[in-house]
Amino acid sequence: MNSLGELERSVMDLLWASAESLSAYDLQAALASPESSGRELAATTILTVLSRLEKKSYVVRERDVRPHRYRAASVRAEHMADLMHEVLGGANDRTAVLERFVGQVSNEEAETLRRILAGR
Amino acid sequence: MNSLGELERSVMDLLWASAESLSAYDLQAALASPESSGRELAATTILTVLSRLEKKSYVVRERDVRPHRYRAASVRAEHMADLMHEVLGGANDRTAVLERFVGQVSNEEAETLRRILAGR
DNA sequence: AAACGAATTCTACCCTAAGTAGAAATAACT
DNA sequence: AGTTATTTCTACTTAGGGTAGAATTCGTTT
Repeated sequence: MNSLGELERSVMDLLWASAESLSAYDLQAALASPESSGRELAATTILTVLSRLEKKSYVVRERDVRPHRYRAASVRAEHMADLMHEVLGGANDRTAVLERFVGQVSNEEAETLRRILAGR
Repeated sequence: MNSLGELERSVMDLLWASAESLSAYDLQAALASPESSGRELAATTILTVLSRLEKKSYVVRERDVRPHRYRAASVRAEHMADLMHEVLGGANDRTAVLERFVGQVSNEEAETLRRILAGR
């Protein structure tokens, strides 16, 4: 369902965090930094992953520049909300799920939810 | 993350829907019905799947009866709420995610949420 | 226009999870 | 003890994802 591997997720995280589009080489460098995986991957590896992500419509590719540049097809928050709805969608007892969901939420977060619900 | 295959999910759906625990043979029969997969699986296949689900702590096995009986380790709604929290947990911008999430919800569901939030 | 180098695509290998089920082992009952 | 039902072990298969080399394409330079 989630359908993103380890490396795919790392790449998406970088793309989601970046305002501009990134090239495979940008990503390669970023992934090589000690914070991320630490190890240096082959450029073709990144390219392969990006192709797969493109096929899954997670990223959009700019083909008109010559290192192609990539950006996330949707904002991270959007993606995560979608995932949550996907989970919820698979339930026949949606209310029950929502009850449990809300039941496990912190007080501050409950407040946040109320606030959000107030203005819509 | 979700980590349930097609068949695993079918089995869980049956277990979640059932008040009593079920044997592998019960499940085999249920899965063979036209509503479910329609096709008749080998009993050992079901057993294998159940073992894997047990290892993943999705099901609890009653070993004291002789066709062993199995039941879901948690209620479906609970499980789904957990999944939703799992998704949400992977976000640093939780509020943003919640905003999107609530934004995509139907009016009736928004009302449900308000009601739930009111009583807690 | 040919050649060079950089970038992209193709192909391929490995590994793990899950679907599937037979063979082997075990337990229960007569 | 022998037979049958049940469970466990083992194993094959497929698909997704990590990984990268080989082949191809494209833009640029002379």
